[in-house]
Amino acid sequence: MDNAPQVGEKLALKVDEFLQTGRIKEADDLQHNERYQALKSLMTVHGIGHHTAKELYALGYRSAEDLRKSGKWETEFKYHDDIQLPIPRADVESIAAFVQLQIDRIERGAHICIAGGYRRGKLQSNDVDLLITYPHQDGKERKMLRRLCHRLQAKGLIPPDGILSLSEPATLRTITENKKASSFDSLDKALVVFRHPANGTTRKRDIYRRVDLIFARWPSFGAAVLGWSGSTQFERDLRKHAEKLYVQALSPRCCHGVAGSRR
DNA sequence: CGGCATACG
DNA sequence: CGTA
DNA sequence: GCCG
Repeated sequence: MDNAPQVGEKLALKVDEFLQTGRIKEADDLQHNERYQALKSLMTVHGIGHHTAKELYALGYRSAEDLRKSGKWETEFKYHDDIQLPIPRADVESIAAFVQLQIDRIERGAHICIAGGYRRGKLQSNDVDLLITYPHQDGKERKMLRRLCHRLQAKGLIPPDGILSLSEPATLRTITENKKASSFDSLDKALVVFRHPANGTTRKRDIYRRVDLIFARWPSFGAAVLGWSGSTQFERDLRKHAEKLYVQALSPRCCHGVAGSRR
């Protein structure tokens, strides 16, 4: 029997191994690898990716704790421990409700979709991805991101240093400012630290959570939800597939009758 | 043997 | 380069 | 590592 697409000889052997033993030794070995564990720990710090992690490892750092002890990266550790805590689904929903309430106080009628790992069914999430739109009211989402962030800060739901990044309102930018005129991200997004208030019973204290706030125009909302729900690999596959269809559509035999074409 | 997803700060 |  |  032929291998499935993308599965060559080497991967087929791994599949066999898994079916035989229920494990994959190379993967297990990696999990126990000292350097791998160190890099993984270092990368839990916001702002440290694989590149910086490797540099820090070369300098002798073996964990996020090593970095904390060094005294540098002080701001990054302010919320670090809280942010590592997995978020139960009920808490994700609670956070979404808090945000919904505050949006309503600015401009009613918004619809929120909880995307990310939550939407993929994960029982616990690393962060909360909230896709927000105004159904059938294209344009009403404009300028909402900054207003929401400012309001959440004023209410103490985002600490003063809790806005990690805030994209320019995509809807207000012109395509000439972008390298690629035809494809630019139409989403306004803010990556924030959210202070999730304790409810007195299940949570004893306020916990800081990573929340992504993304506003989309209504016409793009479906695509936005899809884009923020997929795993990294799914997004790659989706885009690779789209590119393939696009190139194929441009081929001479296929592109007759397309608007703008001449024959 | 080149390319591997893409956009933004 | 890091983040999503 | 896999594809074209």
